[in-house]
Amino acid sequence: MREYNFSKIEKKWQKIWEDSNIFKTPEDSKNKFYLLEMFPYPSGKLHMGHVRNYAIGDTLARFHRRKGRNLLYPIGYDAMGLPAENAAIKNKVMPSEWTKLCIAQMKEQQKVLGLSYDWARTVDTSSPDYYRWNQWIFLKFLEKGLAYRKKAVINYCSSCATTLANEQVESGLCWRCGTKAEAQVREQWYFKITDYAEELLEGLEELEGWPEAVKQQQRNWIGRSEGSFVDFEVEELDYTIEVFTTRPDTLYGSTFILMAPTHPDALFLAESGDGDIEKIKDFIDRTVAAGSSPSEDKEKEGIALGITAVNPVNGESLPVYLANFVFMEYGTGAIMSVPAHDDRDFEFAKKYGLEIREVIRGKENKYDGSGAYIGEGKLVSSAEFTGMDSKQAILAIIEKLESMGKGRPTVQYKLRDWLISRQRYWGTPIPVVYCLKCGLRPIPETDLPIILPEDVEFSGTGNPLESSQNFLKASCPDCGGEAKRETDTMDTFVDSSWYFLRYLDPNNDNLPFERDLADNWLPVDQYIGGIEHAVLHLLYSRFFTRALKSLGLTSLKEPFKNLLCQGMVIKDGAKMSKSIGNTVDPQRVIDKYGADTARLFILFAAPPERDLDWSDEGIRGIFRFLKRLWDMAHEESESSSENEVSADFRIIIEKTVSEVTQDIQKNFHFNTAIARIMELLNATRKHPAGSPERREGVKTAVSLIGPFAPHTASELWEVLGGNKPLDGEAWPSYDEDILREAAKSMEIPVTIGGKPRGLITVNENTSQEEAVEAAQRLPAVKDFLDNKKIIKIVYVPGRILNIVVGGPL
RNA sequence: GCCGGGAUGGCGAAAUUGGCAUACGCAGCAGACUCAAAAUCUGCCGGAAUUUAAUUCCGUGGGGGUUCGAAUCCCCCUCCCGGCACCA
Repeated sequence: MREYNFSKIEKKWQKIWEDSNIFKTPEDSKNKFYLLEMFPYPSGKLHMGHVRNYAIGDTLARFHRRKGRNLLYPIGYDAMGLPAENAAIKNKVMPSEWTKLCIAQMKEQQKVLGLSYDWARTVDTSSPDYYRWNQWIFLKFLEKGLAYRKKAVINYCSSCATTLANEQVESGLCWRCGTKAEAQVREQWYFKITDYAEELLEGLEELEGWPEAVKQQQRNWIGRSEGSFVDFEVEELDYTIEVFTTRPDTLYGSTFILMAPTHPDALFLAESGDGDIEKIKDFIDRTVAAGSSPSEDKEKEGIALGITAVNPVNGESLPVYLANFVFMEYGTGAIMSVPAHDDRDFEFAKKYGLEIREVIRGKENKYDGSGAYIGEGKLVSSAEFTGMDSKQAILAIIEKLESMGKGRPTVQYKLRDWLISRQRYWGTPIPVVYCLKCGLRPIPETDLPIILPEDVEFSGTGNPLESSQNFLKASCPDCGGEAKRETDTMDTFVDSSWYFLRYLDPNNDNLPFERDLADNWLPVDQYIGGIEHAVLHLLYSRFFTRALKSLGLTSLKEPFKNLLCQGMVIKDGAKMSKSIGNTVDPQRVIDKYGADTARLFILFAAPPERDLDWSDEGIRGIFRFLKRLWDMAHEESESSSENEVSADFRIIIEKTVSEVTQDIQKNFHFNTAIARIMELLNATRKHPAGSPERREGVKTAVSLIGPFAPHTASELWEVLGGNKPLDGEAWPSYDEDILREAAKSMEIPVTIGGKPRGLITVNENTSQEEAVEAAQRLPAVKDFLDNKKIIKIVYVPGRILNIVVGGPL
């Protein structure tokens, strides 16, 4: 018998697949299936998380191909970003070279895993052929007002030496390196994702194939709230403070007004008041410098501006403060404070001795003043609205404000525009220049791409692009005069926001992609990736898809129809990480057991969405299984399948095929699918070598394991006399009639008072009386029925017979 | 604090619509083969009690409920993981 030399057969089949080109995407997009994995950052080395992602993807790919779908299954590299640039600083190697090397290594390892990609479509975002289209799209966005520049308080990571988008700050820390994000005021480039806030929120409702967790995270991030603007006129000068509130029902309880320290009119207002201007300036500087601090609550602080504003509904004068917890970026940057009904306002009022006035009463009879009551209730001390419910009062008070011209209903979002400027080299240059005469000018489309220069210094400080004289010096596209080129590059999340479109048309020199191809192949039927991108890549891509649609480039609203978020790979109770030192190198596992065993173990050990516990012992069990299959298949290589298998065994085969098929396509339960195949092999093992059952069982197992362990299965399929490569064979079908017939006669449990006491064999026509009779013939049942009164009989045909008994007769 | 997900043998995990809890695998134990080991094969493998066996009782994080019947449905609680974090 031939030895299971996995490394030899894996190489053999990888070569056959490459030479035969059988995984090339069909032209025909009818009955298409677009299968996509989140493309990797080419770090050079695969880790287990990648292997898991690809094992899931490739299994689905091979399954759907054999099910007759026209499959698009591409791969690429998200190749721009900081690691390459940091390597340049450290090792004096150009990021482009370093990246090329890493991609080559990564590709090599992906090939070793036997993944069935259409390699001809590979996309490398660091290539000018790719990033020129980032620039092209940027110019379209600029034209449409979807890209713009503004000065604002931004997040800055000193370790990465660049600004960050809101989504890229996690609990106040840089998402990439964990450094505390600093608040700075800078002029930066933004994409106007907020234009799509409502659409992006509503669109989630249609995404039935997305995990609830991801949708919920996006909902929270978009953060829609309904409320009202209310105008408070300043008494000392002609100025209106517009506030945003979600609780107009508490308006009569408002006792002061708070504004953001970064409010553009803060100083101007202070000058008209009797506050201490120097102290106010100092307060503003201090709060801006403090930025947003992580985790622990900042103490609430404020300073009076020395002016008052009038509550439009009751004419009361309210003092105006700046407060460190009020955001300029949300609402209007000013709020009406109702300390009796808001925790934060309560804390502030207590600290500064401000009035606390109850206007909403909950279930309690009296407000005890010990804290804020933030729930809804009946209004008190609120003029004509007293006695109304909160809900009713919200509408009535907005109506009153509207009729007075002092307020209007509105919807606000937490979502902010996407800051895309990065002060780093290894990203897409933003295609604009600053002309001494004409100011900011976009570069004409025909002059693209703006290529990253090579004459740069990677000193570790400052933006390397500033060091390239060739790059900096430009001429104005309009007047031809002297101009300075923009040195900010784009956030690399721009690259990944539309790469799935470039796969459709990777060599197009005229457009990022042909619209027809996008219309035919999108949406992605199955996307697979990590949940860490729930509000980063996945939100940006949804925005891009909608923005590209408004530019007329596609007709699609949502890019990803179904999303599968795989769990982490865990070892010894913690996520595999270099710092903990619990990593397992996939290459070593492959060397020892082969790619098939590695893939099969990863799919078998847990369902894909759950975290996966790596186990060195577990992988040996999988290896044993493959080896057993190998040995059994070789035993049958010469046997013939002239004779029919027994009816009982036929049922086992049909059932296995049916269950494996369901498990894969319905809920990605690869673990149970593999278990079913193991069971089939265990049942097959009970029959002697050379028997029809043995041959048929092994052949079915080989065919079914194909998507999971493609090299071994392909080899064994050949050994068993398959005349086509396994991946060219149709996925086995199953006979519904045989399954239906088999379901007619079955063993069902007999329970007494719900406790199982035995089994009876019934068929579809067995009546309750017959079933009970059969049950009474069982000694175990008889013992329990002796001297007992039968109170009730529950007979569910094909399921159960439950006899409920009372006390002795 | 708010939102989302989870808790089943020694371990990873199964269980259709509420219908035999623990499939499949790992580890463990016993046996076969072997001079021996590895590999392979066979059997056992939730807990307790009955002093063999068979049987009975208990058992899906905890407590209550609905039901002929609950891992599954309802209410309350505990713990773990993830996300957001003063968003007015």
